Amino acid sequence: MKIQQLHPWKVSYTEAIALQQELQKRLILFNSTSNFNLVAGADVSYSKKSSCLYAGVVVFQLPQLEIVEQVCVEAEASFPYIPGLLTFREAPTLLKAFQQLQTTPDVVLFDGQGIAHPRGMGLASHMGLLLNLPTIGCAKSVLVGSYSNLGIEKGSQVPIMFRDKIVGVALRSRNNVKPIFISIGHKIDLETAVAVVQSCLGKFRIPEPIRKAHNLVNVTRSMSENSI
DNA sequence: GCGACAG
DNA sequence: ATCTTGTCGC
Repeated sequence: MKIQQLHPWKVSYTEAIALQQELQKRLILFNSTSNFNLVAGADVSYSKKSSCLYAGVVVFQLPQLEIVEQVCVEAEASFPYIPGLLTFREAPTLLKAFQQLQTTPDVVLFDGQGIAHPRGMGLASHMGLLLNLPTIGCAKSVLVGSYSNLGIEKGSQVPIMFRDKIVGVALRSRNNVKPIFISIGHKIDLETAVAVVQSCLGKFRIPEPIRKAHNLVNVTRSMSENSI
């Protein structure tokens, strides 16, 4: 894929926050298409002993959920992990992976938040602008907001509220497990985002595209570390 | 000031 | 996220 640079990544914390506030205004919070058959999942793996990041993207074809392409790249971490600024740590490496992708997905799932973020600009939203693609945030825990109790059955869902607005949905992805937290990234609406995630559920809590991307980056990192 | 805090 | 063994449960 061709990726355009919107801004530099070597920025201070203050500049990073200013960028999020500025870019947030550009988000499109509704569907720009109705075709979501090519779904990609992206994830990043860290190394404790080398400051290396591994980013992977796996593209699935729906409704069969079969893999059509996958890529994995390695790069140096250049920004620390700070809650609210995850994008500045992971995006540069993720973009490098998307650059090598031959397929252009219809939508991309990210392991983190979309607009369910202090400044409405989580990883999935930021990546959506950079890739100019529909994106969905699919996090394993909450960053901002709160939600009421939801049923223990697969499919149960309740809205995540933040500053009196619905910023996402807590979704029970299988019976009796902790929910996953869906928020829109860019160019998609919440109802569609939840439907896309549900169509990507296999027999695990985490949607297949993200789960496979997670496996890919971990296997790649493990091989890389054991060949030293 | 105190507690919370994606990965 | 990473490090890390066994162990409880479907």
